[in-house]
Amino acid sequence: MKERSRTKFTILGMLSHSPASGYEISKRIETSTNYFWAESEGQIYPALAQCVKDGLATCKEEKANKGQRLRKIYTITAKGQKTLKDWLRKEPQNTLFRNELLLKLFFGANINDSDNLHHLTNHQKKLENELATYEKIKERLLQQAKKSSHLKYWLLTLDYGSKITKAELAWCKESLKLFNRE
Amino acid sequence: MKERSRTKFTILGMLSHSPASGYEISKRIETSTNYFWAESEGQIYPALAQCVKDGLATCKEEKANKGQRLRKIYTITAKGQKTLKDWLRKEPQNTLFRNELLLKLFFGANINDSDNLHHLTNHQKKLENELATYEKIKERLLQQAKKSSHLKYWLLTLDYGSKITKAELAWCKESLKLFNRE
DNA sequence: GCTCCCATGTAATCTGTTACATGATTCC
DNA sequence: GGAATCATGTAACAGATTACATGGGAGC
Repeated sequence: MKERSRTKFTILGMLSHSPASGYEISKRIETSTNYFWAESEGQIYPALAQCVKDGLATCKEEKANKGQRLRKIYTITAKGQKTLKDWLRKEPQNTLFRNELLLKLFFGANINDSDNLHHLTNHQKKLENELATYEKIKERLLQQAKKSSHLKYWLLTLDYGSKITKAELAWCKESLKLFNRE
Repeated sequence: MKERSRTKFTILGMLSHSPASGYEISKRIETSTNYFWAESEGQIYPALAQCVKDGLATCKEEKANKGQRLRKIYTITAKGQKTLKDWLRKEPQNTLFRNELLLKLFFGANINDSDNLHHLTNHQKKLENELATYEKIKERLLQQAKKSSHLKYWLLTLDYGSKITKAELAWCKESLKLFNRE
């Protein structure tokens, strides 16, 4: 029943890279796992507090630089490391995949194909932008994290993103042909 | 704020194919849109009642065959058709995609690669089963729904499933190589 | 002074799952 | 008689988003 939320583990994972504030964790998620795992700030802050309560992380108020305001910097504890590892070893659960575009196309016979076509063209544009983003992130990673022990794993998930996006693009183009032919 | 749920539209969509009972809608979803759009019975029955209240569908108690128990058969109304069409024409929203496997791999440096490898091998098996299921559904569709005006749209979404699954499989195999090499 | 970004948090609300309750019919 | 499936629903709870509240510092 309880404890189905994986916010805690996402946080611990981010802290396993290096200590960070809630705000920074939120930004890291936005610029890394966001395309396959998103978390909102409304979840992160309470979960962080819970991690400290459970002894999975410690909190220290610090100033990043002189003259800057206080930030709460969280560090993962040994217990947190163990909790994270145990979870990582467990079989991943299938998770929600909900695609509204597909749902609309599934019922597409109810509207004009020009409308369906329109959805597809828009989607194609989005996909092209996504693909470009993945390329940029890859470049950034190869420069900034060249020696990180995490690089290999980051590239793996990034590669998933670009491979799947390319396949989606191929599907998109083929589907567009289908509608234009008629 | 409100009305972010798309259960209502999923139901209307299913009713646009043909009248059905709540139970049947649930089964249809399981055997068609489930891989990109799932709904649970706990949502379907209340949403159906709401549809009747809003005049989007009518309800009639019927016996499917002589001697069978009563079922509530729902039929979409003109207002329901319009509601559905309006929604179908609106720009699809990006929806939740959450992949726990990727999340675990992203933090994979924390555990042994044999564990990561294990996750990938399991995933590969699942994908192969999925692909086989898509093929079966496709065959079934081509036989049973040969003349349906919806066939084209069903095949479209099905094709998405198999194309994406194939791309995932390719990614899986490449990733496995990455881990085995070391 | 104003705006933007950094930073932390809470509350309201919505959405969705799970478990439970109930009972009929069909097939073995 | 018992199990499986058909069939309809409710209640409790878990999960997540959104909006709001608050305030400091940086740059214009």
